[in-house]
Amino acid sequence: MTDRSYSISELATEFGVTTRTIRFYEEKGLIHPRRVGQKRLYSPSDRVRIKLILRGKRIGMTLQESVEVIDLYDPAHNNRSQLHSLIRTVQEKRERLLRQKRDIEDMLAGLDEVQTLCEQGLKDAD
Amino acid sequence: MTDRSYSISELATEFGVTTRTIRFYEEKGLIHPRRVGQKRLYSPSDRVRIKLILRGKRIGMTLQESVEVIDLYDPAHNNRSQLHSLIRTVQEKRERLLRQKRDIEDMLAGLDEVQTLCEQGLKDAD
DNA sequence: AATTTAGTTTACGTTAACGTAAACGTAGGC
DNA sequence: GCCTACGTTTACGTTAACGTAAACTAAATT
Repeated sequence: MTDRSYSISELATEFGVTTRTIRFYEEKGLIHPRRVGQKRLYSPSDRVRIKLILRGKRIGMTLQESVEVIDLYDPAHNNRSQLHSLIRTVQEKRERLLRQKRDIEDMLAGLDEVQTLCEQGLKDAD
Repeated sequence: MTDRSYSISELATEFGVTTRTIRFYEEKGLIHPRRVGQKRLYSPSDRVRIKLILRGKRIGMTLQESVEVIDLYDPAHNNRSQLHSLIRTVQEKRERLLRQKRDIEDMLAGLDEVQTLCEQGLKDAD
């Protein structure tokens, strides 16, 4: 079963998006499924790509930013001349992610506080 | 100096946004600075509110979601009848944040991998 | 007095990321 | 032979979050 393929609606329901969304991603050049006749057929790697795009979205990346990160894995960049610029790019992405992580942790701490106050409030009312 | 106030451009440059952005937030009812004559004057708490809105934005929240979180701190909600629903809300926010945190950590791990490969590539070329 | 500097309102424009609808093709089941 | 499910293209619509420009005011500076 290594290398099955997926229909558009199969992926749509799996990821909780509409088929329109997936076609839109193709329209924007983010994915390139093959065709069988008229129909789109998605490979496992197409599927992962969509999954990663949606992961990016969840933390507020634009679609372009998402593929930018995904394509860092692309071996095409691995020519010596651009290795340094690639490293710099990685560093920039990392910094943004670290800041987001701090933001999230700060918010979580805030929520903890609120919850504690809530529970205290409930106890007081007993 | 406890309780100074801020002009719009002061806050704009501090937070790296335009004055338009700050006025827009007011237009949307997210902040309510006082007026001195025609001019807006921002209190320290107005300032914090903007800061928190922008923090929310950085992790992909909409403006509405940001204020929703911010207003969880508002003591107005602290009437016993709604404490349980408040706790549930807090729990939902927390779950989303935790997922985002996982997403970020996964991406960071990916970047680490890329970087290692890069450095390996540079070493090989020596 | 004239200009510069910061502020204001009003209003139309823009981009991303899809939603929604129309109009059509095709393969399988009754 | 027709319906149903799933797919397709084309195209206009929508929402959020501002950008941008015009036209004006008010204080401060030269």
